[in-house]
Amino acid sequence: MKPTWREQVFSVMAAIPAGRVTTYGRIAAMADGVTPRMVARALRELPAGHGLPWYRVVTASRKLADHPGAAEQRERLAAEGVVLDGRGRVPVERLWP
DNA sequence: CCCTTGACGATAG
DNA sequence: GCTATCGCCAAGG
Repeated sequence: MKPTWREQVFSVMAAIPAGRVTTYGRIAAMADGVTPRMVARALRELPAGHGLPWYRVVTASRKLADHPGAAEQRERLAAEGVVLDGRGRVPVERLWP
């Protein structure tokens, strides 16, 4: 059966390697019929105990999205060796295709 | 059913 | 670089 758009998003997200990040738009492009806004929505309403690497998702400009967990996201990324540069952006080499 | 709301993206100024 | 708009479309009121 056809996975729901949310399941597709989770599937792609779970495949992001540690120490790398990807964008809302790229996740949307990798899934079918999914828009960046839908990815944002899915992230905002993550089920408890999901175990997904939500913090590896950044905006198209490689900045952290404006949301309540941004501070925690920055810490989690740092713990994996992903440090934001002086302009608050993730280095290009860290992008996951 | 209509309207509003977004952890967004692309484009224009 | 920035802000302003518009396109997008599921979810909730």
